[in-house]
Parts: sequence; structure tokens; C-alpha cells
Amino acid sequence: MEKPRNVSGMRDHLPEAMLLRQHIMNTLTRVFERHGFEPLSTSVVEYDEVLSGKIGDEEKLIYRLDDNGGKHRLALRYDQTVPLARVVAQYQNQIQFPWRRYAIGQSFRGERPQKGRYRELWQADVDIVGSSSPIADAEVIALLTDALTELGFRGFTTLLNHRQILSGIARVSGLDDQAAAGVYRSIDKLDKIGPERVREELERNGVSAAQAEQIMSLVLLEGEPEEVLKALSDGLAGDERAMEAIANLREVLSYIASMGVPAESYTVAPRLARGLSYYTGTVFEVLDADRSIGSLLGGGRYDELIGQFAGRSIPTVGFAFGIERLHDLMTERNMGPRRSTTAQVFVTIFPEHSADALALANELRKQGLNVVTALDSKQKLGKQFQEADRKQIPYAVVLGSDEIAKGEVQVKNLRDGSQRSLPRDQVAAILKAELEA
RNA sequence: GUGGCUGUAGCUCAAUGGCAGAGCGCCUGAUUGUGGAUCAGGUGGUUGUGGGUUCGAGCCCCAUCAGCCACCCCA
Repeated sequence: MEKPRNVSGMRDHLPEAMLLRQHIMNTLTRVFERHGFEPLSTSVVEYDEVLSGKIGDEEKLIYRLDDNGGKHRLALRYDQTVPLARVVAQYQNQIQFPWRRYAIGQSFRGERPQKGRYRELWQADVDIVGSSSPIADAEVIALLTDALTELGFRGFTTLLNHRQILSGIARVSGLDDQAAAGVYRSIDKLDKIGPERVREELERNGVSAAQAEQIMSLVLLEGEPEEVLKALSDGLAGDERAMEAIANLREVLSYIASMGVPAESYTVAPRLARGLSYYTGTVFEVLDADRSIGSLLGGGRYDELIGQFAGRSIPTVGFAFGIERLHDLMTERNMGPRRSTTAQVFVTIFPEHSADALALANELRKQGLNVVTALDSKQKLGKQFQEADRKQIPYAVVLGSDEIAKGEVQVKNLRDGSQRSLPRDQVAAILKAELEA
């Protein structure tokens, strides 16, 4: 017999986990649509050349496959952003810009799996395509704040930065592009390994002590957003692109405030680098309150990626929620619904009245309740109750000779054990009202 | 992709190279239409998988698979 096992980094989700995931996705969808975003779905399979050259040096993590002997190399999508860029370019004349779209689905990355890092990962991706307005940047940040709050997260922090602030820091320190890339990688670890070890790593990689000092002084800036921006513009004075970036970020921040995003939920963090090479403007990332699991989401502005398919630049800003991480954290903390079944009512069956019980189930379903019936009428009533109880079904109903004669049903609340008789034609309405309360 | 830790009953975990165990769970019952609590009885294993060393392997060695941790990177 073949021993059953699943592929490393790919997870199965039994009903209790799946019900939580559906809750997460339904909540996110509701918030996205509240902000007027429209759904998009694309295939998980793309031509290899669509994905190649878009995400930087992480291409070794892309799963590639052959096309059943066909002549094209195929690949599983690595994220939802590159497929979005492909779709935008391919259907340009059917899309009205600016386009707000969301997509929820899985991507694949050939990483070494770990908690919060999987090879099949679901993401909820949200983008505003075709606008360079800082209001668009602010809008997606307001949206993510809204969504996390609605899911029940508190105390999270959105780190905000701008690619041209980072590269400005590299420029004023006199680093070339290649050295700069290494510097970004190092400072991205600040929260994890601390400033001293980052400084060591910089110097080990050929950055002079004076350069490291200058970089660290800018990158470690913290405090009120306006103070940080002021200090950055002092430190980066003379670098025109950095000055523009600071002005742009300042504008985004003012819109965020207007949109009601609480000031304590975000901060300007010049240390935030982010790996994907396609970002060109604002970048942001959300850290959970206790920071146990990496970032909950990440994103930013990428004004040139779509141009690689469209032949003209189409400015876009967006981000992706990591549903796996939301799921893991919510499971650990008992957030969200903790159900193991969708059933709301269990109808017991006596052998001599099975027809009545099945008819009752049908009546209740027609009125919108989720109903299961016992399957073995010869099973003792106690067993039938036990089945309902173990499934955590809220109500069990009993329909026997006495009840049939009186036009009633016995309704037992399995959570508190209480029991009462209700008129058969009113049961559904009463239970529905109680379940919604 | 690199380095490390772990893998024993459905679950959580014991077992000096010498008979593989406990708690929980699960099943049956405590008189006919009432679950959870209690009590009585019962059920539990190719020790992840495949090799090797040894008189003898859950324990040592090799390989492999999976999970976890640190890198790397990211959601």
C-alpha cells in the first residue's frame, strides 16, 4: 500500500482550517469591494518567458515545467503581480484606467519550507493600475489598514519608505549600484540582527567605516514621520531624486491622515528595503504586533513593470496579503471563527418516523438553514446527539410521535443543553434569528 | 539552495543497545426518546521509509521523506 504523504511545503487544510481560511478570504473580499476594487483571476500557469526577468535574482525559486512535450517552457506563477502586468498589457483596450483590481489565489515558490513560509502560498493581491497619483498610494494603505482591522488585528505597524530615498542614501554615500544592492540587503535585516551587526556586515562587504556611519545615521532614523522626513532631507540635500521622493512620501502621508488611517499604525522607516526589483517608488510592509512571523503583507509602487509587456509605462501601486501568515497567526491566537462544520441543525431520526424527519430537514433547508440528518435511524438517540455534539452543531431537533401529533418539534440547544418544544412551522424562523444574534 | 534539530499509538510524550509504555482519545455498557460529567470494561504500534552494524536496534551508522530552526529570501 502506498503510504499517503503530501509534498513538502504544500499544505492540506481540513474543514476547521478551511473555514477559517474562507473567513479570511471573505473578509478581505468584502473590504476590497467596499473600496470599489474588481476581481480578476488568471491561471497559475504562465509561459516561462512571461515570468523571466521580472522579479530580480529570485528566479531560481520559480517552478518550471514542460508542456507535455510541447515546445514551450511553462512556469507556475511566483506572485500575482507579474500576471497582472501581463493581463493589463494584453487587454489594454478592454480595461478602463485607473483600474482597481484584486486577485486571491495561490502562487508557488521553491523555497525551503518553514513556519510561515510555504511552497504553495495564497495571496490576496490588490493594485491600482494606471495612476501615478499619491492618492492611489494612500488609498491602498488605507485599504490594508481597513482589512487588517476588520480581520481583528491590532497593534500592527505599516513601515513606509521610498525606493529613491534608499538609493539616495547609497548615492550620497558614494556607492555604485552593485554595492548599493548589497547595502539594501544588509539594512533590511536591521530589525532582526540589530545595528551593530548590520554595520559589521556592511564593512565586511567593502563599505568604508565613514560610509557605514553615514548610511546608518540615515537608515536608523525613527520617530514622527515629519521629523524623519526632515532629517532625511537634511541628510540627502543635493540629491534631486531623493528630494522628490521625500516630497512624494510627504504627500502620501497627508492623504493617509485624511483617509482616517490612525497615526499609530504607520511609520516612516528608511531601513525598509524589500527585495523585488520591480519597485520604483513608495514601498511598504506591515509587521504584526509581536513580529513573530515576518511581514503580513508587502508592496509598493512599480511604474515600469507593466511597460515591459505594454510598451508604454503604466504606473501602478499595490501589495499582497500573505494569507498563509494571516491564517497561521489567527490560528495561534484563536482569532476568527472556530467552527468545524457548516451545519447549524441536526435532525434526529426514529425508524418509524424517518419520512417525517427527512421532510422536516427539507422544510428547514428551504428556509435557509444548514441542516444535516442522522443517517442510521436504528442508531440510539444518544448516539445521534453525540454525533451532532462532536461536530459542534448548535441545535438538534427531535420529531417523534408526540411531536408529530401536536405539530411541534423538540429543539435542543447543544451548547447549553436547554430544550423546548416549538411549533413546526415556526422553528426555522426562530432558529435563524437566534443563530444570527 | 546551505547548515542544524526532530520524527515512537488518533493526539501529547516516556522507554541505559536487552519483553514498546503512560495520559488523553476512541469503542462497549450503566433497562426501551437525549450528547458533554462520572463509573466499569475494552481497543490501541511494521518506532516516518529503505538499507547497514550487532547475539540483539526505537536507541548506533548511511540514505531518503517530512516538520521545525538559522541562513538566503520573502507573504
